[in-house]
Amino acid sequence: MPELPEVETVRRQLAKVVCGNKITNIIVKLPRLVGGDSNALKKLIGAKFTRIDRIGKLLIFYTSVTDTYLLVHLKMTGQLIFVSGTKFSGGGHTLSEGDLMLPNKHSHIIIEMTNGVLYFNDQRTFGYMKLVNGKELKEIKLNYGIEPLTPTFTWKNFQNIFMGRKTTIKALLLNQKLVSGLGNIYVDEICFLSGVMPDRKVEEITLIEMKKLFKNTEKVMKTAIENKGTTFYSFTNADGEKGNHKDSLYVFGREGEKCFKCKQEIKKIRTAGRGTHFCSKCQV
DNA sequence: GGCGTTGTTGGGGA
DNA sequence: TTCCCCAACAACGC
Repeated sequence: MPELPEVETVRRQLAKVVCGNKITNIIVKLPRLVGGDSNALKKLIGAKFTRIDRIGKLLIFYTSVTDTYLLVHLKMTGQLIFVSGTKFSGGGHTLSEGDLMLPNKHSHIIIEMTNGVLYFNDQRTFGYMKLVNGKELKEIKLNYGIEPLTPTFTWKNFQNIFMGRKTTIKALLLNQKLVSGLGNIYVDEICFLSGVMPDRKVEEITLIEMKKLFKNTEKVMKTAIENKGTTFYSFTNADGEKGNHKDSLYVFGREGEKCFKCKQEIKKIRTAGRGTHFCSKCQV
């Protein structure tokens, strides 16, 4: 489940290897992932990526084609893996890390470049690649809320998103229109570190708890990026490697195990339609 | 073979 | 109008 730290990890790695190099061919094996038209990305052939941006969990590739941006969303099981050097010959690649073979049955889009090959793999095919113009990009950006680790993520802005809400803290933090980039794993972690039960109503959260949630959101994002993300199911970074943050998780995926802080058993419930992990002693 | 899994969308209800 | 909840999507593992 790529969330902000995972997508940021991919962004940083890809920016170093794809920017400035020419795209020589694009193979779309599953047209549904590019909006149904297998020729949808064709105008990028012969062009270059110039810069990679990110908003929340969405990657934005700037291109050398006028007013053209490539959006990539990994959704739940998407991977972007770049193999440098060897020219794609149809025979594919084997990465030493984890015996990863490329392409494989989940490689739905293959972008060949002068210096390597970019594979878009997606086991569950929820992800997409899509070209948009500047106007469309602007409209899309309007749908995203304040983003951790950017200047928009201020204590004042954070307090404002709580105003008049009737929902739970978990649903609020998952709402991309309010806070961009958080997903199921990190929301559970942020609530644990803040001592707040995820199913608490927003209007009952105290100012002190709110401040903890604010600080821990930044802390969790920063630490997870330093660890190059969490691999729970299928996430790999642009080198095909797993993230290192799984061992740093306090509650997510630890139901039945002991809380690292108090030894109480970690429980799992359903909140905001999502599997939700917590410690009933550390969180109120 | 049915269920659980999650990010996002949009339909319906309040 | 705006907010909130939840089904639906898709495919895989258990």
